Amino acid sequence: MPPKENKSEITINDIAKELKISPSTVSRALNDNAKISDVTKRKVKAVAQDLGYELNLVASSLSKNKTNIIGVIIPNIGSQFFAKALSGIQEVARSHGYNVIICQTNESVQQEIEMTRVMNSARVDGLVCCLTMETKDFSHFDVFVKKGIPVSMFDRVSYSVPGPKIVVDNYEAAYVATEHLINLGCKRIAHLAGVSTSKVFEDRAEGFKDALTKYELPLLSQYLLSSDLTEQDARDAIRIWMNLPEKPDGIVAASATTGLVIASAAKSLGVQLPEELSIISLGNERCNEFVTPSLSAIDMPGYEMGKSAVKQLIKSIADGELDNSITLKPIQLLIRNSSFKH
Amino acid sequence: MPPKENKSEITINDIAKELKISPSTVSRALNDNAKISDVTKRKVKAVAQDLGYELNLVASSLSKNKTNIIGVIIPNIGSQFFAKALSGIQEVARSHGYNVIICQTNESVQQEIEMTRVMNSARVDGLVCCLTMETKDFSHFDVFVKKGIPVSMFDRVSYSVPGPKIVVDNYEAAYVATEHLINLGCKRIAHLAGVSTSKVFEDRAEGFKDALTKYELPLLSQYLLSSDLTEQDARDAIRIWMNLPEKPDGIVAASATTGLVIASAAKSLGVQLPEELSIISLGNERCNEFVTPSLSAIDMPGYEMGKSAVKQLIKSIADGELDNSITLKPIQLLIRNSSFKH
DNA sequence: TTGAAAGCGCTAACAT
DNA sequence: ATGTTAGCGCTTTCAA
Repeated sequence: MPPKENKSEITINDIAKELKISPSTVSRALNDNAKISDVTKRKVKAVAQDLGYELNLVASSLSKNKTNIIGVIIPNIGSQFFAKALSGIQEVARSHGYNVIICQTNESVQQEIEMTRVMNSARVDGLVCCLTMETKDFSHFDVFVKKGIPVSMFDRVSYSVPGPKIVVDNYEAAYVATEHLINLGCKRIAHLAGVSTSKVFEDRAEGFKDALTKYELPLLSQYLLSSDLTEQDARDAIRIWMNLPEKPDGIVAASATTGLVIASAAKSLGVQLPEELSIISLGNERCNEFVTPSLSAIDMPGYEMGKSAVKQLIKSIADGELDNSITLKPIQLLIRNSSFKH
Repeated sequence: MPPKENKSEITINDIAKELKISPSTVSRALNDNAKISDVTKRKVKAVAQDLGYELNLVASSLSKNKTNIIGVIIPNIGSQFFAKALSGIQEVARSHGYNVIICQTNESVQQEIEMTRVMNSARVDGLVCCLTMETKDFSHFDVFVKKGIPVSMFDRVSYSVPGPKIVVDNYEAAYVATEHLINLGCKRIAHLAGVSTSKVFEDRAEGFKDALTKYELPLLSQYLLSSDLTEQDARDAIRIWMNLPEKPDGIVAASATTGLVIASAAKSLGVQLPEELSIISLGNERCNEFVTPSLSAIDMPGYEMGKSAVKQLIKSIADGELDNSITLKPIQLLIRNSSFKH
């Protein structure tokens, strides 16, 4: 047997022995319990420091039945929107003394279910979640609801699961984007929509359509394409549109990525941007500023949404009260060079 | 008092009672212990399922003195490189049954120290870490070393902390990039370097210089600028260079972001890319494909580095052996339109 | 203000 | 193959 493991983990018992007091006093002293004398506290803390004692959160969690861990389930970390959200979540959580366990679902419902199980096993104090695009059944959250563990959802949410919701108005986002193109003089506006099983993309499509109607522009079926929003889908869409006898003069892309790909592909096809075609994306990425022409977009505040989601969650945990509030985060129209006065 | 908290947390004792067997048998059955009869196992699992039992990882961790949690400390989640690394880390960890606790330092050493304390308190089984750009003292890792908790570092590493290292050859990256520009016919190549306190950027600067020397090009001091690599630094650099009587005809940017900003700023200044100026970045972002001209780059495999970092870590945890291996991940020269045959 | 003792839920010798 | 017992390190009544 290889000689490893030095059992030198310092516990409150070690401190207690050192000071010839009881472990409970040590525990109380370290937790700044009101009824422990200042002298004792000082002594205990001094020895703790000396010995290099560090609280064993596992034992503490078990004893208190509270882990101070927040579980985060998001589709994927790679997307800029989610990375920002995660960043916000992490910051707020930490500043409140919570640790963050993260899992990504890669848009797989199966994974999502598995992850809730893990989070349950880990006995997280609360859950921050952004659903996959295809989550239709929400029974995997029942466990938390039943146990009174708050679940905070952002962006892709389900109102049938209790808990705080942080969202943007996707209908408005699309409406505003479309209106912007209309005001610019676009007459034939196309939309590459996401799968309609997702409320987010459904809302966006609705906003798009309603804006056209409002401004009495025809809604031509060939201008409304629906897809999974992969890069290939975007390339296919622009090719289809540019082969039409009546080419669109404006495009509202349902996601940041598709907007980027559409713009890039259109340029390859020799389309003059923005003179012949205006483009705006629903969702902003840093990239949008760097491409030529720079891409107009509706900014969805990922960082802020993440922060709010945990804030509400932590409040729920602290209050022990059910919070079903819906927080609407403001979106922002970022006008850049890809949307042009015709 | 509001009536909350239904104490309905199912434990192995509940299962034991239900079946009139001992809790230890239940525990063993659930863990597929070899010496438990199949009948018992089946019964136990059935009841567990029925009752909606889910292992309490906290209790299990305390008892086993193993949390199955891997701590991750990275500078910031927002960067594409780290987001990818984190994604890889998370995937591999999960596939081995590990959970991941993440913390970001925002390049603050103080934060980094604080985070190691948190990770220690959480009793993580291992640590994956990418140092801040300014970490010069590494004593905050001593605690893990002493306890035999493996620490795996990637990208920005310290060889004075034991444990596996996953790195790229930054010297080579810069050398190859510079060589590429030289082969293209560039004669006056500039480099915007990062702070030399960071080994990564120091190596890159060295690679740049050595390539020039090797090809007998002069190393002019005004072509070698050093900075914190903020976007403003990049803008300043290009302005300075373009005001020189002898403007550079090639630029090696020390980071993906600075490359992007330099290219964009150069265009604004009316510089013809790549005819008058070739640009290549050390570090690739998705953006690079979308900008015009598309930006050549040396790709640093973030995803792969993250994956390897945990793989090695998990191996260390399992073997209980000190692993001081250094894994060099291959970089890749991505030639795009910003580097041009002069 | 402090101590004694029980317990959080699970695992792991050590019996049998 | 299964039960008994002790214990992981901490918190928290209850006593004193």
